[in-house]
This record gives sequence, structure tokens and C-alpha cells, in this order.
Amino acid sequence: MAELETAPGTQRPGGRTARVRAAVLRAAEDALIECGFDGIDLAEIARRAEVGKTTVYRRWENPRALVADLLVDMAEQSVARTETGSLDGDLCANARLVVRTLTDERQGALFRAVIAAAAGEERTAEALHRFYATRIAEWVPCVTQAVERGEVPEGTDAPEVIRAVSAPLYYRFLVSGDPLDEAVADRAAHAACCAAKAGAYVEPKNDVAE
Amino acid sequence: MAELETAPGTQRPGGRTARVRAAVLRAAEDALIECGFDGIDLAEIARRAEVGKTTVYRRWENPRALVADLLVDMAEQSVARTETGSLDGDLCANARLVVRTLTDERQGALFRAVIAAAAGEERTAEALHRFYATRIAEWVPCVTQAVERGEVPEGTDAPEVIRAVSAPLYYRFLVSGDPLDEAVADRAAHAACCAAKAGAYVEPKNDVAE
DNA sequence: CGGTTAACGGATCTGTGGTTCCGTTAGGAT
DNA sequence: ATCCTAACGGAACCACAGATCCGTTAACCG
Repeated sequence: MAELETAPGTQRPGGRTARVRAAVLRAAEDALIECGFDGIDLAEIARRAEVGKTTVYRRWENPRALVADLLVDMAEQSVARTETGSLDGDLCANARLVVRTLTDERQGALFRAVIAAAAGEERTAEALHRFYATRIAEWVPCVTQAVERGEVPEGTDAPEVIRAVSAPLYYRFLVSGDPLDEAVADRAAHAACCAAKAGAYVEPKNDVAE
Repeated sequence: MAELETAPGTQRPGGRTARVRAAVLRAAEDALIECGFDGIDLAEIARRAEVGKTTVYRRWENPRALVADLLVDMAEQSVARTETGSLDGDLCANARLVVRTLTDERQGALFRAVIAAAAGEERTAEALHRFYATRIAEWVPCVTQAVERGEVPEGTDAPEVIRAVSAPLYYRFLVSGDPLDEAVADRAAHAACCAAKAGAYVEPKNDVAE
């Protein structure tokens, strides 16, 4: 039949294929960390993964597609969320986790590389957005619980509060280059908390009524 | 003599040299907008600038150095700041300007490309940081004036307030991919304003006393 | 205004990232 | 266990980004 769309790795996904995928993604991660997004060389990745370079070119048509796939993989590994009993405490825990990740030598380099890769292609960008949508969704409960406790007003846009915590940290990391430390994390969390309590993140469409 | 450090363009900076620099930077800007950071081709830039490609390779050793130079150039063009008389109004004006810039087809692509370029090399990153330091400094007065008016507490970290306005916008632009519009701009400004008034940006080192 | 040489630019060469070819290995269905 | 073919992998190939050469143009100095 005229099945033009038989992408390699889709019809026999088990065994070797899966092993190759895992090895290549791991190697890609290492390469991104060490060389950054556009220092990477597919041939080098193939060598590290102990895989033929033809395979890498066949399965992922370009470096960005490989990064996109890596992001899908990363989204599957979730991180444990801390619960402290107060919104401020939960947001601080989140902010500190983000700072620890971004300032970690390897993780930081990885995130930087991945975000740079996403700047260039729509499909990779989508993968990045899905990754963050997943991460943000994991932390949403700490806001909804705060709403239930009456700490913040009804109708607060929970994901937006979580984004508000990360935003200043990523802004420093990617844009302004200002330092990142625990004090900055706590301040970001505290600011988001203040704003949330003041109702700055209440969604405009629904009125305050439940 | 053994003067190894005679970089091209430093000893006769006038006339042709300056003209070439300007033409190449313009062409680079266009190329970045159309192709993104790693779609650019130095030869193509040379062609557009009507300049020999040898010249481009000689003056800027790699694409990133060219971007760094472009950023220096961009930092020199400052944007007019609006004054509305209230902190919230000023921050809104700032936020809307940022959103307008990032959502503009050409400008948005340029910023994305430039930030991606900075993710890969220290020198380019420094140029980016200087660019934003300049931009942020331009808007600092609207916070210091608010302090004078008594709108926000003494000791408020003014640049941090400005960063807090931009941060959620850049976070959406680069990281989460959530939409950017005036409502988002206003909310970012309003949240920063709330947090500032609540004293979330008071610098920890000095006590509240003046 | 004339000389010196920094800086430019066309032509040409080269190394490497990426592609193609085809034989080999092993997943999955019977 | 056996077959069929999806998927892998080594080697040879190719195109083009980027480097080099050297003759030309035009800054800056006196």
C-alpha cells in the first residue's frame, strides 16, 4: 500500500529500537551539557551512544528533532513536590528547586541548551512548552489548596501563580544574567505570594462569585 | 614590531570601515529575523551588506561575535519612557511596550535569535546582559519616583521591580509559550506593583530606616 | 596632495557535517 | 523454530561553510 508515512522506529518499537533511543537520548543530553546546542555533532553523539551515525540521522532528521524527543523524555520524569502547609512555604520550596536546578552545572547547561534549541523551530518549541506545562501542572495543587484554606481569593489563576514564581528566575538565567541564589528564590516566591493574596492573579472572566 | 593584537577595524575606524560595520550589522539583523540564529550564513550576510565575505570573517570571527556586536549597537538606541504619574501606570506602559516588542513579527524574532545566540557563548551573553542592564536602568526612575511619592517603601530595590515586570513576559515568550497580550502585560505590571507596595522588593541588607 | 599601509574583496582551496548505498542484525508474527 | 523485513551500521560520497591568498581601494598622516 502507499503508506508513505512509515517513520523508522514506529513499527518495531521494542528491543533494540528502544535501547538505541535511550542510548542516543542519554548521549544527546551529555553532548548538550558539554557543548551547548550548537556545539553538538550528531556523529559525536552516535559515537558516544555506540550506535551507527546513520541511525541517528535516520531516526531524528535534525538536531532539533532530537532535542524535542529528549524533552518528551524529560517531561516523563517528574520531580517530588514538597508540602509545607502554607502558600509562601510551598512557593519557596518550588523557587529553591528551580534555582538549584538552574545553578547546577549540568542541569543548568542542559536547560539553557534546550531553550536555545527551541528558539529556532516550532516543533521543538512545542515540546518545550509541553514540558513546562507538565511541570507547572505538578505544582498547581499548592495554589488550589491555598485557595481552599482561604489564603488567596477564589478565582485565582493557579498556573499563573506558579509561572510567576519561576519567571524572575528564568529571566535572570536567560536574559539579564543577574545572580541566582536562595535569597532571590525566596524573594520571587514571596512576591508571587503577595501578589496572589492581593488578588492580582484573579482571572478576569469570572467574577468573584463561586 | 611584534604587535600581535591589531584587530582589524581598530586603527582606521572612520569612513569605509564604519560604513561596512553598519551595513553588516543591518544585514545581520535582517538575517537573524528571517532565519533565526542558527539559520544564518555569514556569506549571505556579506552578500546582503554588499561586502566581501572575507571582510565579515575577518572582522567578526564567528556568528556569535557578530551578534554580540549587534547587541552593543542595539543598546545604544534607547526607547522613550512614558510617565503617567503613578507606579502602576508607568509599569503598565513598560509592560505593554515589552509585549508590543516581543509580539512584533520582526522584533520578536530578533530578540529570540539574540537570546538563543547568547545561550552559547560567554562573550555574547555578556553583551546581552549589558543590553538589558541599559534598558532596565532607563526605567528605574519610575520606581524611585514612586518611592519619593511614598507609593512604595523606602529601600525598595528599583531595578528588581522593573525586572519583575518583564520577567513573566519573557518567561512566556521563551519558556512556557503561553500567549502574550495587553491583558497579560497589565497583569504583570499590576502584580509587580502589588508586591512592591507590600515591601517584597525591599533590599534585605539595609533596615527600613533611611 | 602624495605616500604608506590598514582594510577590503574576488577567486580558490579545504575539512567536515550530513547523505546515500547496500550488506547485516534482530524484532515480531506464524 | 523459521521467515520476513524493519531497523541498524560501516564506508564511501558530496556540498558547502569557512579559511587562505594576494591584488585593489581608500583611510589617515605629513
